[in-house]
Amino acid sequence: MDPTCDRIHQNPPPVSGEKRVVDEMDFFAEENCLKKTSRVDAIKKESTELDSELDTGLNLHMANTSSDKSMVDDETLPNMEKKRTTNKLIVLKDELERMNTENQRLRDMLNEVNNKYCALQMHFVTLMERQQNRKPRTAEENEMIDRTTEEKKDGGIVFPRQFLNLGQAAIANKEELSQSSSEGRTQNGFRSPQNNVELVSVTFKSGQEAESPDLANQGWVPNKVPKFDTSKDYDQATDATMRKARVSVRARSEATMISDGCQWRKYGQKMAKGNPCPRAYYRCTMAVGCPVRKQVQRCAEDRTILITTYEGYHNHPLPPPAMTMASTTSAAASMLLSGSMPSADGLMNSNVLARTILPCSPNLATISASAPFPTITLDLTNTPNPSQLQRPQGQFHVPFPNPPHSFPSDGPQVFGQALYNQSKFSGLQSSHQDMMNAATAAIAADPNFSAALVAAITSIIGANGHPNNHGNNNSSTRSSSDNNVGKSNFVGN
DNA sequence: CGCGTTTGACCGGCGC
DNA sequence: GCGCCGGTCAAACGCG
Ligand SMILES: [Zn+2]
Repeated sequence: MDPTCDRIHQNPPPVSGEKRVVDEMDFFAEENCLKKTSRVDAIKKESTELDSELDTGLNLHMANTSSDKSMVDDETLPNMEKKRTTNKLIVLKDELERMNTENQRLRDMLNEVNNKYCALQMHFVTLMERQQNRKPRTAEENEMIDRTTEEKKDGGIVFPRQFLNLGQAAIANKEELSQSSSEGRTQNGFRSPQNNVELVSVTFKSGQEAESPDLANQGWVPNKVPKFDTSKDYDQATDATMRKARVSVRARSEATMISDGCQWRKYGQKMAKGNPCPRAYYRCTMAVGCPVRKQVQRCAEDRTILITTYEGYHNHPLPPPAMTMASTTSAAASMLLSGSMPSADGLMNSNVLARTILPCSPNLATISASAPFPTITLDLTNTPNPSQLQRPQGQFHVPFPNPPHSFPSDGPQVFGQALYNQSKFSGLQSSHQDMMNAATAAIAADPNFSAALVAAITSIIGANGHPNNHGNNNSSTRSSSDNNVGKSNFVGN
């Protein structure tokens, strides 16, 4: 839409669009050590510029070519010249096509890499968790842990289970994914051209909210049925701490909604008080009873920033990309959590560490202990977000090495779960802290991770990047949303 | 005609 | 108790 202030400031207008994207890529690319990746990256960049970047890249290129041509035409009209240019064009087209195929191939590769990465991360998280369990804890904590462990055995607990699913599914669905997302209608592709995720934040909602943490099995009961009734009530009550995790993703996107691989149905829209932009409410429709909901809202200051907040856990398997994201996110979350909830000490440590590492990784994870529920924020880019800057003191940052490729949309599932599980122990692990931090740092510092992810992002964004939004996006895509905004504003409040 | 979105109404929580 | 507010419901609407 309107030029984003940020962008403009940061980049020169003309090439801005493409430059911007490339810039981000470059950031990682520099760290990039993956043998093929580096090369791949270069190619990818090209292809991205050529085909994907909807308006920006593509148009720009086209514009250039055409302009060249026109110039020639104007000055010398000889047919030869014309032919030449035409040929050139054809050649370019061929090239473009080639790039596309190449891109496709690369995407496959990346998928693979991603899966591997995912697996690795799962492993990592598992290890961490194990480590954690080893720690001495209070009786209560022990109890919880025990329970958790048991549940794991049963497969009852979602956290571990999800990971398993992730792994399996990731592998199993890989092909499906790349080929056809058989999902019917409104499945969001995981392509969202201009979406660059910048940060993820998770919020725990305390209180007896509805979703049982176990979520997996429990369908979300719509209607006004008191959530309390349906819900968890039982035991879970013990850990009244958090029933619900919130993951919010800050993404730069001009689209009305980021695509995350899930199907969403809009069920409401309202004006938030401090924000001129409306907030849209969506519900996951991938599965019948899926309790996951999300809110999409644009940042007041910078409207190019889209804030998507996910709540609840999916009661169904996630599409590969989403899963990858989820695991990734969850890993980060677990890292955060491991050191988070705890005292300020932990916070401080993390903070320091984060700052130290910051230069290496543009991504940040933040936890804020603000009011009702603490918020964890994973900052994936170093973008100077006003909101971020404004952030109150009670937060700390941790570098988050994994830029989600499309969106952590489904993060809540794994992510949330992880948070939930770990949050139980909150307060104890100061020592883990170190370990966690170390691990985090290690990962963050490891260019391979970043590279792989960047590659993934690039491929996904680039390959599929076309303007139209899929599924739900449509709904919101319609300008109507804006209109509604106005109306609903008044009405709503 | 089915389905998803739109949008005003409704509801529960919260602060005054 | 009242009003604000975030969130959800559901009838109406529009699209394919
Ligand atoms: Zn779902």
